[in-house]
Amino acid sequence: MSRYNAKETETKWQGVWNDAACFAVTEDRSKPKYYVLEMFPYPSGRIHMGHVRNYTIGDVIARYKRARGFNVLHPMGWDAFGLPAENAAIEKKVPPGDWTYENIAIMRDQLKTMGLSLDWSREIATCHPGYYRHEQKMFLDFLKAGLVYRKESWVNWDPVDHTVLANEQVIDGRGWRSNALVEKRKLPQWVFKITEFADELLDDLSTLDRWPEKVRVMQHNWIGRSEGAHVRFPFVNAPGYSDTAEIEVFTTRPDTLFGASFCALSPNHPLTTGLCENDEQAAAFVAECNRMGTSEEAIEKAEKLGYDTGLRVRHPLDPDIELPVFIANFVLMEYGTGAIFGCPGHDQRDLDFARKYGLTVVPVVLPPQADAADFEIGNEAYVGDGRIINSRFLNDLTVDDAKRRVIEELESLQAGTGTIQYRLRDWGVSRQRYWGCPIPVIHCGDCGIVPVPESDLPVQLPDDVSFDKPGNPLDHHATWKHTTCPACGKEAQRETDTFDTFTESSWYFARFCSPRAENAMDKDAVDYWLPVDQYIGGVEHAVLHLLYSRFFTRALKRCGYLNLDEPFSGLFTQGMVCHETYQDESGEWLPPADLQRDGGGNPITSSGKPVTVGRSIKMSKSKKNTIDPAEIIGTYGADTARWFMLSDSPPERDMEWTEAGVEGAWRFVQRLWRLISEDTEKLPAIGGPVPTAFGDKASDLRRTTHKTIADVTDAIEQFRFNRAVAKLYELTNSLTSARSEEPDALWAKREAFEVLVRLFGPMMPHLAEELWQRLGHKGLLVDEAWPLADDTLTAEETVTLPIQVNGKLRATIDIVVDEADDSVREAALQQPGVQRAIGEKQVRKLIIVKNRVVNIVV
RNA sequence: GCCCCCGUGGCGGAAUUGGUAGACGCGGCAGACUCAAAAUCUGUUGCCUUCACGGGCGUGCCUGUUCGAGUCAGGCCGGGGGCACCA
Repeated sequence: MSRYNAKETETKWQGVWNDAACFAVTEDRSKPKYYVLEMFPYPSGRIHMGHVRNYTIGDVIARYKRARGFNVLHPMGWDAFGLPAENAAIEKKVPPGDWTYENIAIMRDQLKTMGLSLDWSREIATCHPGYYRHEQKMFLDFLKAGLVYRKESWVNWDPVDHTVLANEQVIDGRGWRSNALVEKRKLPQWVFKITEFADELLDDLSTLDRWPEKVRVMQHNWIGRSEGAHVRFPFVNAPGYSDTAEIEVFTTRPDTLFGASFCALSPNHPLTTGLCENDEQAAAFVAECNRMGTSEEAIEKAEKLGYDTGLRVRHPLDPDIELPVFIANFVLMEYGTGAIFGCPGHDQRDLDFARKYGLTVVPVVLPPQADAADFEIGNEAYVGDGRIINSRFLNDLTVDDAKRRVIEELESLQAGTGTIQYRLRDWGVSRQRYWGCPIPVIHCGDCGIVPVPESDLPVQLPDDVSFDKPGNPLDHHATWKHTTCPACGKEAQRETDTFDTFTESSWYFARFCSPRAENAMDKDAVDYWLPVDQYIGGVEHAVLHLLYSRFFTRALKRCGYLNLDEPFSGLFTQGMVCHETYQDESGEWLPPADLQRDGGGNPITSSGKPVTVGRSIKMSKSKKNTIDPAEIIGTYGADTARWFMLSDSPPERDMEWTEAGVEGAWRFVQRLWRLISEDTEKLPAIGGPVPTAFGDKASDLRRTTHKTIADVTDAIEQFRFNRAVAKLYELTNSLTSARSEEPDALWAKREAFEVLVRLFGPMMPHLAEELWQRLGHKGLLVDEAWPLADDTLTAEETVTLPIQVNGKLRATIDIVVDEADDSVREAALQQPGVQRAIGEKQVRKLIIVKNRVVNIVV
């Protein structure tokens, strides 16, 4: 018996599928559609194990749904704009476009060795003008619809990448790519109005019942809806430097308004800025605030500091109450109105501030068990529920009632309004980079900002750029930005900023529906294919990409591109691929591929030095604990890699890649090959007569076969691939021990083999195709329907019943299914183990749960 | 600080959703085949105790609900993730 040659066989079947264009699809209205999409890769150069896991999971679903009779769209493309291409240009003097397309070519070949059921005819690369021209058109449409605006604003500036970052891209005060401390700069920005849909984006999360709860919670928190009120505090004496006669604050606790003892402005508030012009001390205080870091530790340790401006405001509900106005370092300009009122009794931070500056502390909410006569606030603010006190017309109300009542009052006095505040902010998309989609506007000295006429699209990136100077090459280019104004014809300049690369990935799933259409999307095609039925990718995109895509879909709907709200009806977030880490004596990280084993199986360096084994963490270049998928596929074949990916760990959890695990998967591939190909000649012919009767062994095998169909189907539907794998091992084990050569047994064996091959087909498609052919089939397995379990065969005739005494297992008995309680009771009590356990004691109660358990209480 | 998730053998993980805990795989041990090794096959493998039959313990810890708890409830401990001077 020859060994299974994975390499040869895999190449062969990949060729067959390709020649038959098996996975190319069109809108076939006679079948239900199913759109499976994995998050498309950035063309970094080579595929990594995370890709292998992602695309293996997606391919199992795609092939399974196809076998279930769905018209499956399963496309692939490239998220091709981005900074690494520019870095490569600087380091290797290669134009970013060339570098990107070369990487795409390599990675496309690598992906093809995985045997994925992809419709390659739909391949797209976002850096191609045929793709990004549509994005430019969308921008112009968004502009007309008021979903894009330009804003001079404080931005997060990444000093290493020389670009602006969105809030979502700043993690702990650092750039998400460069990890550099982010600085604040004031720049004009193009901004997508994501807050237009804040409510919808939040409310519709509840319709996404096939999304992980975790992701919905994360988006919920990110959008951060707070109900409260805007309240205006008029100045006692209007400050001379401003026309403004009041301070407007946002609060979620208007019920505590009578507990107010101060107001505080952000150091960046316009009133503060005005004040600083006449008050050196205030200016010094503000400068001090701006010097403070924005990192997590800095914020954590920072003392709550204030500067008393000497200004006074009147309480909105009682003009006789006057409150001091501070500038305070903890008030953020970006949230609410950039000003607050402080109620020390019921907010810890306000309390700390009041104690520090000797302000009054009036309790206005009485805890349920406390006595109004002697209730005082000590060192802890009371933030819980209770009855309102010391608050005139609000007294005795609950917190919630008081909120409603006080908002009514404020609104009738025109001193405030009930409002909803979001944490979510609009999405700034301008990036000072070359390798991105140009923003299609022109700056004219006379006409201001003029959109590029649609007939002039696309605004194409120039190829001849230089990276010799830091900053944006588009800005440095000799001719590119110089143009004429579309409105007046005078000399004008192009916008040199490009879009944030998250823009391309916000609509690529729609482009896949009609990738070569003249317009961005063909209506028939998007109506047929969208939404994506199953989207699969890493949880790291829970907020960024997935929120942007939800926004984009709504914006595109408003502009008439498509007709849906939610782009992804099902989402699955897979875990990371981890590996042990290795260090030599000097602490240098060592790649697993460079290690050898000593006599005891311990890893050593190639020169025989000892190696410290560290815990298993996500594969990363910096820790060098990566395994190259190309090498694994070259050695063991794609099926082995795919099988191991699915085997042990549930797909949503992090998994550990181990050599032993791969070996195990590889052994199973060989075992299946031997098991089935050794026996094919003995089996009855395809479509041969069904035996009139089956013996016990054949019946047992058939029951196992059909139960396996039911179990594996169920497991795949639920994304529990590790369980599907276990069930397939069990069927294989049963087949290994089925040695009878009686005609009925051989018939059952052919049935089992064919079921087995079809069930693992989505996971190991090449081996399955090969064995399908060896079993004598002329057609392709990929065109074969999914097997159906025969319920009449899976029903058990007998069941093993556990017998417990006081809840502890003492015996088991085999009974006929649905056996009468009386005979079960009798059999149970006769068991020696049961009698031993009962002993002299009295049987008080005997519980029989049909076909499940017997419990005897003594 | 707030919100969410997770704790099961040496390891990855199963457990029909309240009914025989440890399926399946990895690893280990023993054996067969072999001159030998690899490969393959067979058996065994939660812990403690016993020559054995058997018995005891066991799903992070403590309480509770129940005939019965890995599963439900309450409280701790530990790990991971998200958000965070957000008013």
